[in-house]
Amino acid sequence: MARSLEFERTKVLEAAMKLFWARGYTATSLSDLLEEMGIARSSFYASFGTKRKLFIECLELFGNRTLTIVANDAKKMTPAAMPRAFFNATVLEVSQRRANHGCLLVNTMLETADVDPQLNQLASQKLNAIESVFARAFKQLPDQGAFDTAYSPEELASLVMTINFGIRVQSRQKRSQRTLKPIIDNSLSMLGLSG
Amino acid sequence: MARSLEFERTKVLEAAMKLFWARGYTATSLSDLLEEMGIARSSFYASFGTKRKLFIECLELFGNRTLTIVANDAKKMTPAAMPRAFFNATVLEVSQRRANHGCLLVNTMLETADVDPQLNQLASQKLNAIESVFARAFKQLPDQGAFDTAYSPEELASLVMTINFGIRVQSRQKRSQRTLKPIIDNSLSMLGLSG
DNA sequence: TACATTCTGTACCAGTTAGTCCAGAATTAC
DNA sequence: GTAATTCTGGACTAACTGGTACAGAATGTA
Repeated sequence: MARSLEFERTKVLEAAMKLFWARGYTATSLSDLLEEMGIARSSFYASFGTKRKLFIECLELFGNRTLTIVANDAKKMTPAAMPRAFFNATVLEVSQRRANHGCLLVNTMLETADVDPQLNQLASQKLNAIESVFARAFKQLPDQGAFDTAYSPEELASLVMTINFGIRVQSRQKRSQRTLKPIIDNSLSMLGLSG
Repeated sequence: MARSLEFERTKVLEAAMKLFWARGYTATSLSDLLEEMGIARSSFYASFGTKRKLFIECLELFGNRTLTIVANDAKKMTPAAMPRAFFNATVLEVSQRRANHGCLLVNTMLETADVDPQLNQLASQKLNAIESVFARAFKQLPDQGAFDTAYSPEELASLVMTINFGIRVQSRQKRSQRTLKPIIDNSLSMLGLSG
């Protein structure tokens, strides 16, 4: 019949995600995207529709990916160990990618808050889903004794997310990993998770 | 001689600041600004130079204003009381302005991180100045006993800023004040400042 | 070979962007 | 009144925005 196999859609999508992650939605132009994705203008519109739809796909990809990581952590480790793994991921990202893009969901939430309610809500939902995984994990009583605090599982999850947001913001400042690490350690000890 | 008195520069500047605060730098167009500031295009360029220079002025205004507030707090209250006043300002803003724009400095830092190093650095510097005020206050020993933790003044200031960032991000989510308040209370108790 | 399909490249569109220019209205002082 | 100054408003530019259209090259199957 005919020619098969598109370009690898996921790879191209990932390239777009990285660019959005670094520069944000508005500041990323279509020309920038095409160059980074390595496809032609026509192919782009045939495969992804519009810039906005592409961005939504990127949000979904990023959100589902981190959600999966946290959910897997919940299976692998004790609830008390989860926040450390979560926070450390930030530092790992910074060192591995040699860049500090923070969290695409957080970045998007701030950028779109008073500009694009739909995108804002989408990012917000993904973050809430992650918070829920923490809350659910913290409900597993046997380990909750590890926290010497008096917070409910929901409150704890909320605190973990708040601190995570703070760390993500810190990571977008031009701060070295050496600056980031004590912040994480102290945050964990504040949560009663130092030992 | 001739006509005197420009439009009130500070008022016009403030209007611009509010718009940047809500929508960010890139997403705020010049036309939007002119409408909100209520001045003509020509007057704008005569008084402020470029959009970028205007934004820098707004950053300075916002930064110096909050720096003044924190510095005054340092004179008025005990070091242990400062974080609560700082965090509560967020909630007050949300209820007073009936809007949740977060913190212009934080918003700017995230937006410009991989796009405009100079603006990023400017916002970063202002935030560091605020952190320094906290660190200096926490060094005043007589009150430091109020914290039952073992952190140094600098570490404490860093933690306060991290939590502040987190709260600022939370405030840009469509969250009610009722959701925000327990987060602040629990954060303060984590810091050992509940009583 | 011939045919179907997927891609590329380019030209193009209308709308928006930040920024310039200038004539004239409005306001002041003398 | 006249002259000096500050503002307004609209016309304009060049560059860029996201998005469309289409001819033809590349790649497959039979």
